Amino acid sequence: MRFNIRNLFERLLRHHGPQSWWPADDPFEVMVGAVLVQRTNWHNAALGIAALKDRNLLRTTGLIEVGETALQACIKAAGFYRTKAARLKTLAQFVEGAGGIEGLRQHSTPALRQQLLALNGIGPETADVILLYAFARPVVVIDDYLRRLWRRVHGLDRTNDDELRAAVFAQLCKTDELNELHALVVANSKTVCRKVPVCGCCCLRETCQMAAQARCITRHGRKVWASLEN
DNA sequence: CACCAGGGTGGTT
DNA sequence: AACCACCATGGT
Repeated sequence: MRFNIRNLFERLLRHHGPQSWWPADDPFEVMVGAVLVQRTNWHNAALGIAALKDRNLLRTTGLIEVGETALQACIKAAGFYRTKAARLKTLAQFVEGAGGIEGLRQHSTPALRQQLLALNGIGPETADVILLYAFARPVVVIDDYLRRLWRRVHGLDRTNDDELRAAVFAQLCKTDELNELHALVVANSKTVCRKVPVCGCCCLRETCQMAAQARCITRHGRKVWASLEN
């Protein structure tokens, strides 16, 4: 049976259960969290969120008015604190200037995505996370885990991000499904699956025990995972 | 101790 | 277009 993203989604959901993402009280908090969690585990990002809340800085004007150094100290636990402090200020300025969350909500998904990508520190993944979890738009979030998963079940192929996005969206296009999918892919990346029978598509880590079920081969001088079909 | 964690940017080949 | 160094903390 050919690999099927919906089938994978159902397996992941059955194994890990609903993830209830995004852990935030409001859309702006999602945006801030999306920046703080860049190349950082959620625990440390959450320390930054909590510190911002303690100082009542988790709002646009708060982030705009606070001193750069004070902001850096506040989010230090999240790592990359100098970079992220600047990014949060950029983000807060943008949201404030756009009429707040309600103002942003008026834009179409492509228009909003374009504006987010124009900001320093917001790349494709962060923009899509914001669109999906802060604005509930049906967007496919593509991260390294999903790319790795795709490679594992398909072997080496030329699928780029746009093609991967289209392939996923063809089978999962509801906001609730895409919300759950990304959360499950991330949750799965942290778990070396030992319980699920050979599913061939539940595990992402190269160290996963289940990886033994896939054939590791070499193509074009690179180690890749052969297709698992059959 | 090394390695990882829910990326993005700017510069170089 | 593909690589690279860099940003930097806290947990295992």
